[in-house]
Amino acid sequence: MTPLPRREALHEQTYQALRVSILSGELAAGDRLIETHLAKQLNVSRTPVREAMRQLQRDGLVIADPSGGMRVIKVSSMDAVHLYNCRIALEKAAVQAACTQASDATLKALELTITRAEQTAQRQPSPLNAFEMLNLDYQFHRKIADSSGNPWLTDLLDQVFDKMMLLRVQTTLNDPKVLDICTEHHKIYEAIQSRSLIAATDAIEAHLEASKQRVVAALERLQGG
Amino acid sequence: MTPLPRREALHEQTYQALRVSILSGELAAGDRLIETHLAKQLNVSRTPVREAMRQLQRDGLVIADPSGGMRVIKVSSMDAVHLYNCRIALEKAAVQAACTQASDATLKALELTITRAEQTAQRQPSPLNAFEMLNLDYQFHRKIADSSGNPWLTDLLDQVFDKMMLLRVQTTLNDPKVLDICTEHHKIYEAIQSRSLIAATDAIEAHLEASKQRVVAALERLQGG
DNA sequence: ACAGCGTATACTGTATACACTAAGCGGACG
DNA sequence: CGTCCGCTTAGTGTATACAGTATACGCTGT
Repeated sequence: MTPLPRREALHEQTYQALRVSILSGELAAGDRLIETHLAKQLNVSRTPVREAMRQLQRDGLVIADPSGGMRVIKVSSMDAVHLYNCRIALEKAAVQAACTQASDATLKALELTITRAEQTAQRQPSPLNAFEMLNLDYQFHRKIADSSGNPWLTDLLDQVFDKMMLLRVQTTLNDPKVLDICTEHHKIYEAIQSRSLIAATDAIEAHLEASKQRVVAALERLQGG
Repeated sequence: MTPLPRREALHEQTYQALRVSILSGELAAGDRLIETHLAKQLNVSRTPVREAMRQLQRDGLVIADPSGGMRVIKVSSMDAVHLYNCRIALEKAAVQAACTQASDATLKALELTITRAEQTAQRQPSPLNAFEMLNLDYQFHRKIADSSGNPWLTDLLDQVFDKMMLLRVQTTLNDPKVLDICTEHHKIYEAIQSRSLIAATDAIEAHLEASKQRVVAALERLQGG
């Protein structure tokens, strides 16, 4: 008998709910989070809300303003650069590990996300498809991290991804060159498949640098406009 | 008038107290953390304790065991390898940034920690001096991270450092080759000072790889004995 | 009309009470 | 003598009450 999956604790559900609200942009950057209101909205008491907030705070998705209130963080284009630099450092390590560790199953899975992305790219541009692309992109990178077999690495990268998601929310419908991304992903995939550390490192660095440029450009355009 | 530093919130004090207890080994790996007891010991109610625990949990210093209790994490020698790999990835990025960003003041400060470490190394070996060396080592690496001017990078590294500290606690009195460390630090320092990206990257990688070997060896010796 | 104070209000911070669950213990029955 | 059941206990999860604090608003005096 598999032990019943006792319904998750309220504070955990609350944490998840707030997290997706923030990452999806429903709670926008700079918004104040008021325990009392959130508790009422989610129909729980303040206690689990507070616990969730502390976690979000540690995640860096939320910060305490001087007078004790909590607000969703804002990420500037300068932050974007810094975040990308962290991501580059970590993902280089990830692909290198992936080159030696990746199983055939992993490679298959990586290939699949690329194929699916290519298919999506063919389709009519739409918000839904844009979101799907974003998601496939994320999965591709996430799978590489996973295949490193280094849980701490995955964990650190996830934190960076969360903040990147916030960036994406700000530059919504940033409409990147989706085909470029597919090509770049393909290069990375092939390098991993052929177990070539150097090629893989170069490919991921090129991909992320290009991505950084795209995002920073989009952000500055936004700030200017 | 400087605004009064309103005494910190209890949940924050609690968090700090628990954190240092864990990092210092007073609360050992695998120990159960019982809210009621901690609350009594610290003379606060369970509420701030719970908030502190959630933060520690997100920090990865504490995990929920299947039956709802919280325990201090354990780090194995395999974890040590993974953690070092993360650290290497991040610190490479840090020194590279430091090479272009480090101010004269920073360089002076770096030099100072090395000098002080050398002095400490001369002194009679003792637990106190060993601790001092550990601390100086930490400060050296921390200052490099700081000088990158990338707050996210510093933040990620801090998380890794926390877990490394846990490792150190397990291998107490690991008595590393203190002079080796000083030499290695000096190489790193000089590379940064001469703004040589490649030399700096190589130096930090060599240093951390050597450190990884030392720690892993110490851990395996412990497990064997 | 406006500066400055006092008060009402809207939160956060902390303690505590209550409900629920799991794990240990003892006793009764096989 | 062993085993299984039920109780007791210890601890977590959640709600709520109460205290402290900052902010906004109106009031009063000039």
